[in-house]
Amino acid sequence: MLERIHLEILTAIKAHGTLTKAADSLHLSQSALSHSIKKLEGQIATPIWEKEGRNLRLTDAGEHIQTLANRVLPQLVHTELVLNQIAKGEAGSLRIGMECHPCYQWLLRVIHPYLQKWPNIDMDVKQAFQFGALGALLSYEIDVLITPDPLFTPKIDYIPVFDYEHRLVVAASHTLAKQDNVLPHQLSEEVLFSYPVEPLRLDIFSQFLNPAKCSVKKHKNIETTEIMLQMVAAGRGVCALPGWLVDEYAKSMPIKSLRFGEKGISKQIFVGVRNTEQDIDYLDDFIAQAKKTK
Amino acid sequence: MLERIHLEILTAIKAHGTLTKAADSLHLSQSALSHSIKKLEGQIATPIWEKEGRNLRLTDAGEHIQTLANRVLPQLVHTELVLNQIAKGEAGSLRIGMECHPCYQWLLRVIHPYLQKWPNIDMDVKQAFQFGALGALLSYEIDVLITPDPLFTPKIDYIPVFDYEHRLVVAASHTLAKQDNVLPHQLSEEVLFSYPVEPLRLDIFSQFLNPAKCSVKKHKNIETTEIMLQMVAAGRGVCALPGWLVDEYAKSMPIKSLRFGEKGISKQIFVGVRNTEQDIDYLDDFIAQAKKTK
DNA sequence: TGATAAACATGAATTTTGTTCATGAATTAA
DNA sequence: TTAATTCATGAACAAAATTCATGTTTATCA
Repeated sequence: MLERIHLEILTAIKAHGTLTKAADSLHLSQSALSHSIKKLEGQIATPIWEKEGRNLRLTDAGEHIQTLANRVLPQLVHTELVLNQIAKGEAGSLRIGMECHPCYQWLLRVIHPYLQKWPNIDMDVKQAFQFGALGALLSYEIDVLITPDPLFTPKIDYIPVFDYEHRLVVAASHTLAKQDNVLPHQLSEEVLFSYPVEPLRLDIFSQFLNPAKCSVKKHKNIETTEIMLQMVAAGRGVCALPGWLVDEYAKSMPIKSLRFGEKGISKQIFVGVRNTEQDIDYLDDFIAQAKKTK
Repeated sequence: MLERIHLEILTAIKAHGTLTKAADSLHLSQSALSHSIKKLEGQIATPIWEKEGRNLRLTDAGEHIQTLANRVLPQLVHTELVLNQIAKGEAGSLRIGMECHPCYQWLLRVIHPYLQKWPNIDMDVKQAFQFGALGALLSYEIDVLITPDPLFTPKIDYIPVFDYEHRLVVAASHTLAKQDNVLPHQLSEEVLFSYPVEPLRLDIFSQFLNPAKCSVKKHKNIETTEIMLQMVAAGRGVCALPGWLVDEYAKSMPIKSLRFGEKGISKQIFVGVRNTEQDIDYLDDFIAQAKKTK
């Protein structure tokens, strides 16, 4: 079997010319290399080098192994380097799960400085999970979960990273636009746009319409924030989004946001991590960065 | 140090799920794999897997090694396969040196069936050598030398592969074209085209003009056979080439060839090989193929 | 819920492998 | 011819890998 040592030996011979010097460079005796290759020659039943005068010349087989070594050894060395970084906590991978559609913009602001700071951390953002977001975290499909509704379990810690108000968005020309807040029955003739999520998990239903036994005229799913807001701005309907996100878009679009009822709907975004994984530098720092980012 | 066995172990775990089954697949004990990875973990100072229930889950470091294994192990296996072929004489490389300009066409005819028959032999044809053709053969720059003038030495065997006549080529409209052969003094007013080789090594000088103390009006070098014959066909001069080669071109060009003097110049093409390298199947077969090809 | 099975870890004993040392043979250079 | 260089080889020794026996934890099932 071709082992790493064989690749090292042939590379050293190519680099230093003689077996003796190659042995020195590998901190082994000339005899060790000679025995080592002799054994391999026995296994593959073909010579690897031939003596020419008092030097060696690689055979075709030897050249093949040498070519392989050129390709393979650097990869082994590189992986050892990465492993070393992992050991020091300077490298690793962070797979982020998102269970909060509008948080994407916020996440981009978290990620940007983080990637600068941790150049060797691989990052992967996923949005759909085979067994639900919680399952994904527990089954190591992801390492971090970003969600507005944490499902507390003993194995997962949730850290709140920021508070915001969930607000209704209407066109600037809408009659509701003049109000400071909206009441449930005022939406009965409206078209509601939302991300494609079960209605039960939408706060506008669970915390606003359902308790008041009210409803909307029609409920339509739209995948992206941009298109949803285009529709709202065009007066085609209304939607519910985080206040800070609406503020952002309101700069360039004719839209307005108002409070749900008199008290409004207060929300928090949580970062969930497996509680066995505290003390991982780059993970802790991700959470710190998340708390810092508004 | 990352060794092949570590790559094999992680691959087997990925493939079979448990350490015990992985051990079976590698024909080793579960304990052996456990010890082996434990040692590596000590060296790289980071865990490779973690126990989850009674199974294992690779850490980030483990995943890295596994990814490396996916890339590297197939290469090792492939090289072992090639080495095995080399051992059986089914693979290797044949570097052919050419010291005979017009032989190129002939070589193509030899090579064609040969490549079919030996699909795993690498072939390389070289035409210029750092220390001369003989030196190239002795220094293992090439494995086979094709030449019309063998320089006999104890270390090299020359095998004649075919005989031919060296002939003068003239335009069909040339006054000499009516003759069967040409005499030295008849060339004194002619322009002679030849490949760029020292005149001493041109048979037309060494075997025809010089012995008769004759010469030509002008001697010009031309690199390729095609252009040389175009010039001759256009009546711009004459040249000397193997009879069989002229016959080939005469089918489509207004040229004619005639004998040098009454006896003509007889030539042989030789294949030279290092005499330590008999009994190499694919080399022997190359020579056999060369003898067969006219 | 307790018994059983499955899976991995660990320490000691053993076997295998790798390494060195001493030496020989071949080649080159002085 | 002599000395130096280089690789090969066998024997002794050292180190590493492997197994064996056993322990611990976790999952399964009656």
